[in-house]
Amino acid sequence: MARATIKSIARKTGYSVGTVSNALRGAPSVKRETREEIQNAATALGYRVNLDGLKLRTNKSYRIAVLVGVSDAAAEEWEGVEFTRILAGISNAVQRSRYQLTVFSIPDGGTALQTLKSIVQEGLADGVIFSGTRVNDQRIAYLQDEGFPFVTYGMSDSAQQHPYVDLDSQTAAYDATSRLLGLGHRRIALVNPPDDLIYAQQRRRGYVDALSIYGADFDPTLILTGPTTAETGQKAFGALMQLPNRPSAIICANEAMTLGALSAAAKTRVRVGEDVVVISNDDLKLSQYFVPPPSTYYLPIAETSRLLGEFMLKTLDGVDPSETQKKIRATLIERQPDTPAPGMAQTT
Amino acid sequence: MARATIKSIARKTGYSVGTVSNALRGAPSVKRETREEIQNAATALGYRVNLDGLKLRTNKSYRIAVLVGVSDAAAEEWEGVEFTRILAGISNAVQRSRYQLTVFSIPDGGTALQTLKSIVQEGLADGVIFSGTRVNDQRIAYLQDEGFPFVTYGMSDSAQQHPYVDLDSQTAAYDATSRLLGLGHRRIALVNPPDDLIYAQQRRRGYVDALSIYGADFDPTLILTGPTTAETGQKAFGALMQLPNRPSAIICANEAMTLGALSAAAKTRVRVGEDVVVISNDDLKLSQYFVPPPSTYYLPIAETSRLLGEFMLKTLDGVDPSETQKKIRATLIERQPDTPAPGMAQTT
DNA sequence: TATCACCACTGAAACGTTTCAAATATGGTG
DNA sequence: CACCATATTTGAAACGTTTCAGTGGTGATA
Repeated sequence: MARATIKSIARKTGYSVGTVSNALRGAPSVKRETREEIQNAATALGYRVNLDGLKLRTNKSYRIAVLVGVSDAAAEEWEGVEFTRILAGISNAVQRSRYQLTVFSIPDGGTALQTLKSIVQEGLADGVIFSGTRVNDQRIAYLQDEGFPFVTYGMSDSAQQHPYVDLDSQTAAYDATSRLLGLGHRRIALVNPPDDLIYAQQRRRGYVDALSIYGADFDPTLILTGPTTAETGQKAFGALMQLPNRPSAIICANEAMTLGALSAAAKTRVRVGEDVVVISNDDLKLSQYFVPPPSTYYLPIAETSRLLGEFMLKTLDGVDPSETQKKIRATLIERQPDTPAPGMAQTT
Repeated sequence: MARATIKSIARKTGYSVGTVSNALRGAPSVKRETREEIQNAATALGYRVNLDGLKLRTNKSYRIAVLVGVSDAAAEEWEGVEFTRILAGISNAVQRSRYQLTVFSIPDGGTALQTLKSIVQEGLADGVIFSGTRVNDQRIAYLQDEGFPFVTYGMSDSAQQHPYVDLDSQTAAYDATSRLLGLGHRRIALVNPPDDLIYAQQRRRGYVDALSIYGADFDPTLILTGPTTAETGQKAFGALMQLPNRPSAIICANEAMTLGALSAAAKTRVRVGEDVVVISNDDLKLSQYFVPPPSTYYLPIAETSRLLGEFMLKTLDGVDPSETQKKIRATLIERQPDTPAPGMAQTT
């Protein structure tokens, strides 16, 4: 059974293709009764618009591109668990629209910029969603130049407004740091993503702000950076324990880093929760299974990713960027008392 | 600058659109010099075929669908880390072809079958890739009925051949079990995915085979099943430790389950590696950071996922299913001695 | 030189949609 | 009843591609 087309509906109802097309899209120029008659016929025949014809005619692709990078070099991009959930969230948000989600992987060694250029120039998609916003981000600059719709996961330092969804990393880092300071810690380490990522900057700022409010010393050697992977967490923990003046607490940026830190701890004589406290941001409900389970700040990833999809649709509808920006606040999940060992708090 | 089309190339070179089209596809009916002339002109103008026109004409979608399920109900589907890497692998394999990768998420509560039906009926894709093959899988039956191209991650029990890539789970389970038996364990637990998944069956078979070869008793209470999540691992560990006659070793199906089991252990007095040994299959290089790091069987996910994409392309080219089937062998990564505690091995 | 086979190319139709100028129907007014 | 304004519908073109029947040209054969 061939699929119903505008033409077959026209034949069936006796109207012309033009009228059918207009009726189907609810144009007011078509008389109400006619419109209803045609629409009934359409549903009876199980009509679904043929995207290819539509695209060809309108020069739109009805496709939303999602960038995914998984090469080692792009390890600071969305990873594993996070990416899957984000993708699912976007997909759910987009489900009812005409748009489809197409995944573009950034080839090993290639830069996202090349991929973006081909998407824009070849009309592979009508809009693009990506993550890992950087300081002075070329990708954002390019898309803004081209006037190509996009939504980022992570805000940017761009002068020009654009749609984004972001975890409020600055506040999250501020909260995490002040909590530890409030519990009595004075030497707190920050295991951070690479500095060129916007959210690394935000975390750093939140951390420094909290320290200064509590009048605690800022020691740059307590900030370590690297890709947001377990390996980074592992190495960072090792490095911190080599310090002549060890920190009593470590704040990791995400669960992977935390896992690495805990792993490193287990291989030494350092007892987590006693000699040193490890806490994490960006909880995705996985770190509750870590040994020992760290206190974390929960990232509501379902909401976040749904918004990503919704903002994309709104942007494609021409909605103003001021209505498609959202910072999401992380909430504390306490799994440990996280108080410092007696005698450690005073150490400066 | 408008994009180059067949028409603009025709105008430029003086040939007709038909000839240009044929030349571009390298048809032998076009004289070699003409063909080269046209192809040169095309590259000079930066011509890229317009997929929409192509699709409309050929009634192909040049799209490959990848199913992703992330609802709680579909937790046994590809999850987190694994899915992202698979997706990237497929994407890399498909990169050079005309095909694009489109992700379809299975709506919460909905069945994959509905999604598949709409893909097939509405021509949303030319082929589909999915995972989590089940006993008597409706999805496979449907696609075979329709003659719609597909590749599964995981083999099936279908009478009719079809393309797949699979980890050889039976051998992996067999290997894991015999290794433990060889080390002296006699009561070995299997934490397994839900029974309706094909690979759960395979694992069970490999496990039972190993037991019988070593003449060890098979005790059905030592097989626990559930979604391949940390939660399942956690609960399973708890349940096993309640048993009057505890196992001395536990084989988990994947890293998530292993994480859960280790987490449960840490909350009790049971010492992993001494009182009980925990090992895992389907290592993705994450479990090396677990506490303590378990011995595992490594799953070469990059190769696996690349094959998924390649097999899809071959299938679309009409290659016979016998050439697009592959079982991948897992290799042991030893991180622990995994010998049973003295006195435990004899227990029956 | 007429015939034939073959080669290289042309031209038009078709895929399903939207859009828009033109045609026709409807209803009201004088 | 003739006319006009408005409401509704029509018909054809256009988007970029492939496909296929057909055209014209070349060289070999009879």
